[in-house]
Amino acid sequence: MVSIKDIARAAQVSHSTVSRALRNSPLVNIETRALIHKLAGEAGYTVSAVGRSLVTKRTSTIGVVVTTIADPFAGEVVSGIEEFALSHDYSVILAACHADPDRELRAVHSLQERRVDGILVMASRIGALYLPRLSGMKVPIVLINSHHPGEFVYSIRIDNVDGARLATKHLVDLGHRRIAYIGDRFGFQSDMERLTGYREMLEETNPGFEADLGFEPDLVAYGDGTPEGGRQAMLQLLSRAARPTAVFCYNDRMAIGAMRAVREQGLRVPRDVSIAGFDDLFLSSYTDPPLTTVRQPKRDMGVQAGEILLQLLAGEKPESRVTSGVLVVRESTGPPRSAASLRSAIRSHG
Amino acid sequence: MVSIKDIARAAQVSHSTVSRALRNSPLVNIETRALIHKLAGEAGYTVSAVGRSLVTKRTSTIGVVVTTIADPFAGEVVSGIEEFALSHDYSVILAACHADPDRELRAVHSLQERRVDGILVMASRIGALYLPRLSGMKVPIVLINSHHPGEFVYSIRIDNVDGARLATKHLVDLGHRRIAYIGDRFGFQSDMERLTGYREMLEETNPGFEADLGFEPDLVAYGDGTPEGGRQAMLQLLSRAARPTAVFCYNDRMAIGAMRAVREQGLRVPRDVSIAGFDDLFLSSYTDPPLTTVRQPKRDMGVQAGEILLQLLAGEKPESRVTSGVLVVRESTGPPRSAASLRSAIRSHG
DNA sequence: ACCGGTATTGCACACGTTTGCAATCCTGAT
DNA sequence: ATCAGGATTGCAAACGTGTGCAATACCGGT
Repeated sequence: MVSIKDIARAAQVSHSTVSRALRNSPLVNIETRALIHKLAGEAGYTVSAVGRSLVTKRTSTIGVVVTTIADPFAGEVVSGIEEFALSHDYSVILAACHADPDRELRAVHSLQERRVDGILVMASRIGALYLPRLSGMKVPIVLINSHHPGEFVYSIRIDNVDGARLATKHLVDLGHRRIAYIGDRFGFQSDMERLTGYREMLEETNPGFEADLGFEPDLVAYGDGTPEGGRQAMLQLLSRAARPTAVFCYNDRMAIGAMRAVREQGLRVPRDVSIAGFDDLFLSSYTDPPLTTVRQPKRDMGVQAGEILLQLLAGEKPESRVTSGVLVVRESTGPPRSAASLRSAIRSHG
Repeated sequence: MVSIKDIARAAQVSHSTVSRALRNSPLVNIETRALIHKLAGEAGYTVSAVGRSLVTKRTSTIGVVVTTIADPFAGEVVSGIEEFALSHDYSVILAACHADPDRELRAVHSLQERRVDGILVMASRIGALYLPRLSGMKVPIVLINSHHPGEFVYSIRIDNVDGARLATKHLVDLGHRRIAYIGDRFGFQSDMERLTGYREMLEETNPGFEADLGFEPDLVAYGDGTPEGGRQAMLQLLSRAARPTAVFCYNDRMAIGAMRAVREQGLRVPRDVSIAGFDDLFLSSYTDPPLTTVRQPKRDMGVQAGEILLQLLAGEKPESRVTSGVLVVRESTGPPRSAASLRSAIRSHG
């Protein structure tokens, strides 16, 4: 592998001069600089980041911790991170922890050894095991929609309460009285917040707890975040005495499973049950019917996380940021049928 | 940042001994080794990969070039890569090229500077610009389902011809006579191969080119790989005089768009038109109806790509590998209606 | 001729680690 | 007592790069 010294020999100068020339330092004569660039080009020389890092004590590298990159949500956020990184001459080192304590430890340890300049964490669950290791590292850490905002100072997250209110209000405005929530049973902070927004909106709309509107524990079911989990939760809701006419789901994946459950019961979306999700995944606009959901600015959140990290690296004290979701109304939500027609529809199917 | 020398000072030994002790070399006394481990633990020492890389000339790092990590297919493959990497003490550096020549160049250049030990490329289109740069690098490169197998020796890919035959045969066996293909207009090698498999199967089934079965250029349409592209292509096919009763799509994303187009025309899947895809994305089993498709072993392909790379790094000469897709029959395909009933269905809608 | 100043270059060290080689110490056998 | 040999340790070089400082050369002004 050709190094700076080989170029120096070829150009009959010291390696210091080569180093300076390649970084376009004004300290070096314009002609020698040109010569060195020419020789370096011919020799196919590329500066070694490892040599450089050793002296500069910076690797221009950021670690991204993610539960799994196969999650389409994570993919889009990381895509934003990567875009930001590339445009600022940083590289992204991926570390998937798979919610597995052993892998978490190994992944973070590896980032530590590689001396990343900073870390972005998007794992919804930050394991108790590697949390101390993370905070023990001397590098800045920015959390993205994560669970432990208290432990770490800097984060970017979506306003879950507001987003949930948006979705719930939409369902209320359509005329629904019995609106259910399918949450994530792992009890992430984000789930708590979305539940809060859902609950707030219901209670505000109906301060006196009139019949058929207001928060009812019976109208909350839990899945595991996957379509199958959403399906199971929806089946539960449908089997209860007073079924909901609309459901707000913690995320799009469960909403998709919920739609399937509705179909399996011979009912139709949104005619019999309206369904709204959260996230707006790439494929959510291609479900049948297309899914009403709260869009998270995923790429942008990745970019903003990068910006916060950069400020941190520059020694500034950035504010944590909160972005807002926007309600995307598609065709999975609509006005409720009257109770009578719903009953007859069920009878004709059963 | 605490270095090996700090530990050496604390342990009253030379830094060489510390280095050896930490790597559990038998050359160092068992007690001093224990002492050093203890001190290192207390000091929160982690070896610096950059210092090490400088002398070992290996970074234990592999670069992954991908069009965009937001693509769910890429996400799953990268997930497999990451898993493999972690279990072999490698780290993954992500480089997204976004099919943009400028970014391609910058991304690959960055991998070069970082001295990755090897590169995995999964961009369906390898830009002419950075191709030479790639091959100019002295590191082993493994292609995943990529376009230029000729340029690079090592690759892992799916047997597209076979997979397409599987899907097409399934449709033929169901009784379809007019089977269309929606391809990718960018003309990737994989598209050519899937078209070939589709065509082969049709011609084998009907060597004499009888009416309504066999390859017909009229039954091929092209999209851009996205759902919207698939939708457009499907609309084209539906507007032709003799419509297909079944469609095999280049990928699941276009198949999803095609299903939407069918619905938009007031037709039903699979009653009026059967649709099959390719890839088996995570969400493909949750479309309505669930999509029949050819599953690619995505994670496994990532793992296998890693294995090939590792063999290369060990100086071996691995074989390129070809994996097989498996047909996953779901509910988007079924026997065709008779031509008569199809016509009446269309009349009643139009 | 001398001086101050600027432009250009090289020297030498530093960064953190690995490793070949030499040095030292100790043990047991002769 | 001597020696062979093993166990343990340190020395020193090397990896590729950046940079403070000194050195040199040159220029213009007096």
